[in-house]
Amino acid sequence: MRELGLRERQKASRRKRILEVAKAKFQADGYAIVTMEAIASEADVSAVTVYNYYGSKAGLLLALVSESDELLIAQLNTIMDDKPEDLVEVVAAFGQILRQHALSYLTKPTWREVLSASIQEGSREFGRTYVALDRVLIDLLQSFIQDFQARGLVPRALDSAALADCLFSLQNIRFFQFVADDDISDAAIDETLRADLKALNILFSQPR
Amino acid sequence: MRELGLRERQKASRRKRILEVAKAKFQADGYAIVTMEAIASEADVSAVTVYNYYGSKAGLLLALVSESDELLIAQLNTIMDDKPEDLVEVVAAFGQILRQHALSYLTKPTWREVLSASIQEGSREFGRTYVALDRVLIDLLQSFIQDFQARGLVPRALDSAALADCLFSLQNIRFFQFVADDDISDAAIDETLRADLKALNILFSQPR
DNA sequence: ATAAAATCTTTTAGTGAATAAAATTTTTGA
DNA sequence: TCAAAAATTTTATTCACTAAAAGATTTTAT
Repeated sequence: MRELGLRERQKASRRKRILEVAKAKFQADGYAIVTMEAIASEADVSAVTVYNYYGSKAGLLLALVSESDELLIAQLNTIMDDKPEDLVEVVAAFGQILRQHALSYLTKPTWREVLSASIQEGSREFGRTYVALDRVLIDLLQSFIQDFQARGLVPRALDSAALADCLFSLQNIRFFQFVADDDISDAAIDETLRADLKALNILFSQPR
Repeated sequence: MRELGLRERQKASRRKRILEVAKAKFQADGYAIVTMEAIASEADVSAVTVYNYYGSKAGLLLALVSESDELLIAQLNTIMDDKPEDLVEVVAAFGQILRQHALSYLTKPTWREVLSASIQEGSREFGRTYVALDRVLIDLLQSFIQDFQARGLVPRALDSAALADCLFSLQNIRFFQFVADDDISDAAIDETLRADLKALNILFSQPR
């Protein structure tokens, strides 16, 4: 059944229209300034309808963030293009692309709203959507690690899933810190992440 | 000048009274249920005064969290009592004590409010207070690492500050995940954290 | 001791997110 | 075309939070 009924088409178009209006208004006036009422009226629906579609103001943000995902994945994939030999470089590049991509889409204050909501919502809709986003990134990082394993640059005995999860998490908390502080630079976080990996390297490379 | 003026004493007593009321009511009825108005009236002040003292509803929570800090530090210090020889065990124990202590004080949904606010507030008062709390814990972990270095169990070349920051951060994001999901158990997070460290160990213990 | 200044608190008024329930409209399918 | 189903809007409310004006109390200078 490729034919969608009128009702379904209307829903899809409303959903799209609301998101487009939200995106335009957020970018034009800033997240905090824009009211749900303003979005609703410009999208020609009632405010309650916006809530029915996206759950909350932060839900609109998350939908916008999800939108930009394919582009991000494409960018991340370029990391492996020139066959890097150091996994540390891969993690650092991963973080850097994530941060740049993030800021090209939303400001730090707005990202704080997203992250804040993702925690507050916990395992509900929003939280799960956000977790799913992370999942994709972790899987990608795992594929990079497996590539390193195939090239014999990293032990095969290693649990690539666990490592991907761990390295992504480490990168992620540095991203949190990056977003939490308006004054902290991309370069500072890059250094911190490298310092993390260096410290771990020295810790674990001692003779057993 | 040990003598405080009347005004200062009044402020201190109001501040204390408000926090006591908030604590009692949060524990009795749950954070979400309790309104700022209810706290204010039971503490015999106006709602605006509560805002003047603690900034926000989450600010009250943070104050409660800070309160319990000395106890937490004391508990964490017991980790080094029996001279552990494996730093992984120290990090694992660190995480476990943190999680248990956290849940003995607030429920997961309430912790989500705290973490959510700590991100949203960024570098403002609340955010900085929360960062300061973390700072104390990181310093403590660093002292543990230095103890390991002194005992020759960990390379002296290692930057203990960087390692403490990194290990705490890793533990912290697992704490975030623990709190974000009502269904996830303490044991599951403990395993994840150990898997993290194991994966890193294998990654970095390869011959150079 | 007292009046003026400084400092808090309360009152008042309002914004905006979020939710619930009732009323209304629109689509669907017979 | 008409009744049922589904979605939207209207209406009403709660609550966190903020700003400004008004009021009260402590402090300070005389």
